[in-house]
Amino acid sequence: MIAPACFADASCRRNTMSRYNAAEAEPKWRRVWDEMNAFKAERDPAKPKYYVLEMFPYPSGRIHMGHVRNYAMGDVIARYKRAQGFNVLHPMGWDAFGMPAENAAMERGSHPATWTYDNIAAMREQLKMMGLSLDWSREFATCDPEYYAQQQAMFLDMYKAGLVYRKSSTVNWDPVDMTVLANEQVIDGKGWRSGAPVERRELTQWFFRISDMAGELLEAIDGLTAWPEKVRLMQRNWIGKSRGLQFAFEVLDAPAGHEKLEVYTTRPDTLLGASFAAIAADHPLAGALAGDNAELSDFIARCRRMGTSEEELEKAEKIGFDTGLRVRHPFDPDWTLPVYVANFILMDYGTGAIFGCPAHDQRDLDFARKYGLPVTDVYCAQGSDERVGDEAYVPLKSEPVRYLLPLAGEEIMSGDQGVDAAIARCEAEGVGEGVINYRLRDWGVSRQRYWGCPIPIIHCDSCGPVPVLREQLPVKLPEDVTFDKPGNPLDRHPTWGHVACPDCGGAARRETDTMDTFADSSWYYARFTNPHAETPTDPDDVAYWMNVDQYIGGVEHAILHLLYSRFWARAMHLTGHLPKSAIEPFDALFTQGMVCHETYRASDGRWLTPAEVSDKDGAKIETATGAPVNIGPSVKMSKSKKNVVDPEHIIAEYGADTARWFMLSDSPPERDVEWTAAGAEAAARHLQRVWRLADEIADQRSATESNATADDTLRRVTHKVIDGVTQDIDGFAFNKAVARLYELTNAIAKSGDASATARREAIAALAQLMAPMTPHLAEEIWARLGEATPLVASGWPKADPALLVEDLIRLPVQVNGKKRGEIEVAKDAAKDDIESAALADASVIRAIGGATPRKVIVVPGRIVNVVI
RNA sequence: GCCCGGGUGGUGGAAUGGUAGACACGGCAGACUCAAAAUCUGCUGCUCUUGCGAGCGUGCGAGUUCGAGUCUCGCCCCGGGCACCA
Repeated sequence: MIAPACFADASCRRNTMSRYNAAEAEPKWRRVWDEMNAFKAERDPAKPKYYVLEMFPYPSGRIHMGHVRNYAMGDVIARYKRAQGFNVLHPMGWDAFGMPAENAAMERGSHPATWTYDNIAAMREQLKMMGLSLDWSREFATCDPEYYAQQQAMFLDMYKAGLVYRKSSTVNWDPVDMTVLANEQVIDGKGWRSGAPVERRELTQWFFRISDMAGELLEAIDGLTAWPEKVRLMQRNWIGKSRGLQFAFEVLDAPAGHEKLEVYTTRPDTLLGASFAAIAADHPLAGALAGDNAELSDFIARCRRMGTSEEELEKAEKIGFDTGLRVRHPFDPDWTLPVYVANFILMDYGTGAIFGCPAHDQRDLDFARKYGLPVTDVYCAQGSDERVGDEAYVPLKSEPVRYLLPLAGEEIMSGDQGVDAAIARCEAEGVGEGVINYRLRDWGVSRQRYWGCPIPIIHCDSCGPVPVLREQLPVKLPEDVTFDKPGNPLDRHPTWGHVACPDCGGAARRETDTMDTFADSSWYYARFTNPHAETPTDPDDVAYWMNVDQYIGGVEHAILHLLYSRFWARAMHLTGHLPKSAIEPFDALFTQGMVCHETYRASDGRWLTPAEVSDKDGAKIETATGAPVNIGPSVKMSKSKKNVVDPEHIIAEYGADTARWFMLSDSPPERDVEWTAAGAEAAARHLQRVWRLADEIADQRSATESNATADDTLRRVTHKVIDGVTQDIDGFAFNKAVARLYELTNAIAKSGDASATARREAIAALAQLMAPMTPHLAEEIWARLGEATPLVASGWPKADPALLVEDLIRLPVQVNGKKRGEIEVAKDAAKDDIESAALADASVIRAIGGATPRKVIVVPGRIVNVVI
């Protein structure tokens, strides 16, 4: 038989080009890793450990591109550290309690547990398709009784340690559905289902004493040097330390028990500019006055018809109600101020009462103008006599100003100095005292919902709240519940709540509040170190594995989740569940950006998914109708705008490696990334190109015409890329690492005249360097090169320092800061030699145009600047 | 409203105060092909110029510096968080 001519003809080899089949190779390598138990983490004191953790997902039902990005990044770190010889812990679990399961139960009658565990099963399969180097043997869900049993045990330990207490606080109340609403369920002040205006209602709820740790949590931020600066700053601002004065106004003709009105101010230096006092609608004094004042109780009711979120309170129009009551100014017995109830005073902050100085606070000024109150300037800018008009004068506290009405201190001083002087005088005269205050409030953990961790307390009419006995934990959620009625199913369950008091044995009722899901996610990182221990943690395991060396997640968790975790770790230490060394559980933090996509709308305004849209003649059309499509801006992928791409489809079409590679390319990890179909295709094409090169080189026996220069060039690139990628991964610059890997690929493609040895070294290094990002393809290449041991068990390449240094370097030459030429000099050339070489360059001479250089700046290895 | 980020070619982005645009996408041209796809090679910030080259250019406006995308001040626009979404 005559072979087709094509086989003999080199140019025809392209027609028989080898293709990498991801659909075949990816499951194969995942089986190999599974059989090797490659990612199972075991304690081994002989090896350095590395704990890498990505924020665990909420089991919504399907993974989305944000998950792909988050877990691709974590997997790069995990595989990279493993290659470097670390004993890596890289676990996965589920943040499985929360409202969506109850919503699903209401909408389609599924039980929250069924819905949740079904979702987990589906998402686990999807995550497995990504080829992540996870230790699945440690998997758990926070809704597993085994997990929340330990959370209840810790709650009781913390209760005993005085870290938990009950107090009254406000919730959003839907008066029609008779249920508590989350902030996101309040839309324009109305309940999302009923449409009824929400009310603020007082409930007795459970709280963690996080505010007692405010100072400690603030100071410890200084030690979190491997956290993003912006997160540290956001946490500092959230804790909000302030120094101020707390003092009491004397109330004239006060209702009984309210002879003194305690106020807190951070600007006691403006006390002589006070024009009114204001109290929160929830202030006890307001309640006392409302008793015999229908108008005032109406006003208070109006204030309570606002949502509970700070945003809503701040944005609302500032209104007040003159109580008719007056308070005496502490520094002038003849001077009295009116007392208002105002909607912008928070009962939770300070004492729930303030004095207003309109000249130096815009909110107070607006309020004063509205109610015709006096505006008295306390200070003005140095060298200016301008008085406050419609804009309050609010300079930085560090800026020196001229005091017109100083309470104490110099005429010219900064606000900070003025505050210090004012506090000193007030303390000396017994008017009040300087106090440190924090914005941070105690953490309210009570939720009036079913799908959460039950709070293990029993309420007894004679004994009060009593902890559930240890041996009776966990307090399990009852399974026979219905969601056909609004409100908490635990409240109306016929039997679950009725128990005997552990103390007196009398009839008592279970607590029906469950815990905020932030509690569940505040300690899961510690549980991963031994997920089936019969205590919350095992001392040996936490000692070995904690802390998390690298934590990765969305910046949307920058404040609450991370702050609560820092608190809970401290609380676990105080109750004996974590060593002192683990009170800051996350040594390093990385916050990744979101995944965005263009938005598409049909002419009638319908949102269209990218899958419903196709290209025609350079424009986008709706595939089903052929009608043109309006392209909107690229925004975070969301169901409401339908701009979502299903990772499962991408993986089915191109393979997991392509999805991972694309996610890591181009965009810096901390910034948003835009998913484009073109980008995904390009990523797939590149991976094929790498495979073809590997396939070709694997068969290359010797160089066709090897030459030393070609080898040297290729080897220099190879080692420079090894060095660069290593640094880039260490610095979380995956996009830069990818760019370097493209450079190495390009260099290999152009290295046809290099020896087989040099090309093999290069392609092997490329496989090793790509392994953290595209693990399946890297294994396939590694095997194609004839390596017997899987790549997952081989190490990380090392750059040869000798190949990283260049003897000759090119230096740009500027004339008056503009680049005019370039010279080539020895790496260690003397400054004088560089200067004369620069001045001898033809284009530099032309640019100087005969003028005499006034100065020549030589920055060795960087630049030359000739100043004329 | 308050706190925190971000803004660089047609696009995603790169750049210890030192050559702005690495790398990629897209586009253009060429090779291979009957043709197309795939692949390979080259070019590609904008304006002027046949060319050599010149001017302009990192959201806007000032400033510091021999030199600013980078530092300082003042604006504009976009995004995240605001305590019961997770």
